[in-house]
Amino acid sequence: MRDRIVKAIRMVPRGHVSSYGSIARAAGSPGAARQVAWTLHSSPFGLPWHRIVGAGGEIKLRGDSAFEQRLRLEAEGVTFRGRRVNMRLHEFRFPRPNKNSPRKKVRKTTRK
DNA sequence: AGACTGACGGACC
DNA sequence: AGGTCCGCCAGTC
Repeated sequence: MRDRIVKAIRMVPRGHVSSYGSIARAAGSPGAARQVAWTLHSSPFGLPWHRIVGAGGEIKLRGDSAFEQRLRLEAEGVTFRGRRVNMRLHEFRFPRPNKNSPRKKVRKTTRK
């Protein structure tokens, strides 16, 4: 599965970013956002790890790494809005394996 | 096997 | 904007 995640990540074009959740779905495992992060962290495969941010473009990294990621992204032309990325301009949408692309999740949990 | 943990996400408060 | 909770998945202890 790491393979699919990696593949998904590699399709994020330069200057764009994506979220863990999106990657997870693109990899075929919706809900495995954590796994994506984990995999990313354990695969220094020369992956564009800096292009992966949290939901809403938030950088969920810790201190130092977060800073580096931000620099890298800015170097690719990604702009920031405070501590998060301008998703409106840089979010990369993966082609849905299915039907149209209504919206991401179909709001479910009517509350836990 | 069970519990904890992590670069998460989304809903609530 | 910030904090809490529950749900997810895989790796470690």
